Amino acid sequence: MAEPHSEAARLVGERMKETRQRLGLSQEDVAELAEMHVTNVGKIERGQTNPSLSTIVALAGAMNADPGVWVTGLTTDMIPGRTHKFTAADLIREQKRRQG
Amino acid sequence: MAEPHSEAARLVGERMKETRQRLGLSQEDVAELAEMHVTNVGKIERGQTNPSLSTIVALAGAMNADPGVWVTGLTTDMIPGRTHKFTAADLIREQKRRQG
DNA sequence: GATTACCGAGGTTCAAACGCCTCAGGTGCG
DNA sequence: CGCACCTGAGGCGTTTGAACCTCGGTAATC
Repeated sequence: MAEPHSEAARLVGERMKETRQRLGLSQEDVAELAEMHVTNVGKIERGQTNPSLSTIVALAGAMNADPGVWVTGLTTDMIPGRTHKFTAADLIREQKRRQG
Repeated sequence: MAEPHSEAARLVGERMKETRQRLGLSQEDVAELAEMHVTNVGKIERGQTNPSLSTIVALAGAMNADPGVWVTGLTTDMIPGRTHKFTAADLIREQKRRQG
């Protein structure tokens, strides 16, 4: 079945596939436009890999899209292997309490 | 000197550093919050590496930021090794002309 | 039936991200 | 002065993204 790498990767791939299909292009088309391999495009769309910044930007450029809209709203609970859930807000609140 | 990996990576790192400093946090702080190593945070801020989707999301979550704002506006000419510059718009235009 | 296009899936190989270490430089403070 | 803290920079081992290949399956078309 090939389970996805992470929920974040799955969501990004879903969004990529959506914009690609809206343009009426095949995976091979965007692969050539983005100068990358077809199989990698497929894996990214299925969320089976954890794409790098450059590949995200390359794919966005190939589809005349903004890479930002593909990654907005992604949160840490969508990526695996996270144990503690403190954020900057918690840390700053802690620092303020510490110094009175 | 350690030149940056790409203009895109440099820009993302710059934006990350900006939000981190605005929060008054150190690299070690966000490294612990994002559960990654300090040196990697530094390399990403300097644009010396090509971060993956999961690390971008992890850092954004640590700083209570949206990963989308860090990657908006990035274009393919900010990443190296790109030869042809056709996009989906060019390809679709070509297809329409081909079929009359 | 055969052919073609598109996509999913698995394997191998290579380069690079990441973790982990060290050391140097800068700042501030007792 | 020493002694912290923060950051940049380099090296090295491990992990993994991406390139590259193959094969299977589906749908459409002839």
